[in-house]
Amino acid sequence: MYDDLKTRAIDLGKTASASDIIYDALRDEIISGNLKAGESIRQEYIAKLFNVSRIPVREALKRLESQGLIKNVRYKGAIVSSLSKDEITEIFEIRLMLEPLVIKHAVDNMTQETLELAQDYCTEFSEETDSGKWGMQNRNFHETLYRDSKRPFHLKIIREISDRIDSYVRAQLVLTDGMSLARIEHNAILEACVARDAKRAAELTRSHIKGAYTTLMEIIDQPTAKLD
Amino acid sequence: MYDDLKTRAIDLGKTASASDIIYDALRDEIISGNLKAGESIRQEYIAKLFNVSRIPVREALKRLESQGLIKNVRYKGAIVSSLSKDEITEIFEIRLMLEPLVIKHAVDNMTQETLELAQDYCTEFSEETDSGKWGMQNRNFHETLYRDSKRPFHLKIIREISDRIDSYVRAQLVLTDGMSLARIEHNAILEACVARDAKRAAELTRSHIKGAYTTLMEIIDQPTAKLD
DNA sequence: ATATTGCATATTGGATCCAATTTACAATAT
DNA sequence: ATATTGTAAATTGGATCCAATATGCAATAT
Repeated sequence: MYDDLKTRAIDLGKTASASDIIYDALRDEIISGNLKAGESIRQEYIAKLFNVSRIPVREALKRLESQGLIKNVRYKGAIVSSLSKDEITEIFEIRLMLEPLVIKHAVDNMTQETLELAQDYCTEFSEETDSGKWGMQNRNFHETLYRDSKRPFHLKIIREISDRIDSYVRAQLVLTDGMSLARIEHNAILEACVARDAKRAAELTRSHIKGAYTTLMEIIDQPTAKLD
Repeated sequence: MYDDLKTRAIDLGKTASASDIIYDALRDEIISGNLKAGESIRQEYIAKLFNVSRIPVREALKRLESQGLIKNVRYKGAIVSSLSKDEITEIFEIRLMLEPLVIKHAVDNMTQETLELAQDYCTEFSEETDSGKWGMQNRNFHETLYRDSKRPFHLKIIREISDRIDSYVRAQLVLTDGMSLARIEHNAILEACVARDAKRAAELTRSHIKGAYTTLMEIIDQPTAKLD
């Protein structure tokens, strides 16, 4: 526990404020599943890790709370949030509305640079064998494809609700397969983008998300699921 | 400036933390337009108003920043955010997707109590003559209609982006008419809810939002607009 | 053995204090 | 009169310290 944090806690360069750096680090820990739902984050502990006082830690926690990733509880610390089945469904409902639309707009403005970056992330994802790293590479890939959409509010929403899903999935489940399907789908989406076929990219994104939802629900529903 | 804040700064009951109370108060000031885009909120000033140290003020500001309502700038204070025309369009794009859907679900679960509350807000809105209070009553009305939707993520998103719009509209514009139309539309939406006609409520909500967007854009586009 | 009580400890929310640096403004030079 | 420079004030980010209270555990009573 906290292993990744310990390695990250070294830098603290002056480019960003301490609370921003701590926010990023804690967010990564949560959405990567290293900090699981129900776990308690102690201010003092994080402060010591980063060699700072509790003040910037608290500000980072306030931000995470405002995003819904944790809930600050007095005397108990910051408790990592979980999700109910209904909430998962609701989030996918929103993603299905927003993401196909966003990629459609993005394709219309997509630069060569973005395409190349997406290709890199796509390849990385395909070649990765460590399942613990799939989540982040998946995020990198999709966020890259979306970034030229010129829809900052859409992107903020997508980022925040995807964080919640990732936190849930990475913490509760051990994804062992389904990745080969994701690879195929990613390649198809990327191809549609390269071909500037916005409508097709949107449609593929829709079915990609739908598939992810279906798979997730099947795993959760199984009594013998790989749940914690 | 800050007048409402001064009157609010009295209580500080122990039910909520100071930072939560200050968050609510500052949010109200911003979305009511009392604090306008570009204005600077000084930590020390707010702290003195509420008779607290700057610590809870800073936590409230962090939360507002995470919501996008302000931007904390060192040595300059918290600067109230503005919106570009594109951003306004984007926000209405999202509202048009989410709000009709939400009211549709809400109607299916709407309690008698909610209907009565909505009726009260609707009446209040209709009878209000102080244009400065229209914004809040409008929000109360719509949020009440949405609250039985069992879609907490939708509601959070709607609340946050509506805050941005309200902040912009209330700060930049003086709405003098168009309210009579809003009254009629509100009544129609409420009637559809009472009649449990979810589809109609959704459709009316859609055109209500569309109308608001069109009106807003017309005002902004006018060279002689009531812009600041 | 189990339940209860009391105290030490842990933990967070907030207050006060310090450091860094920008901003404002007056004094000075041109 | 205008531009430049230097210094004091303002302002935020962060550190340290204090208050309140919940929690954990040991001692005690039943």
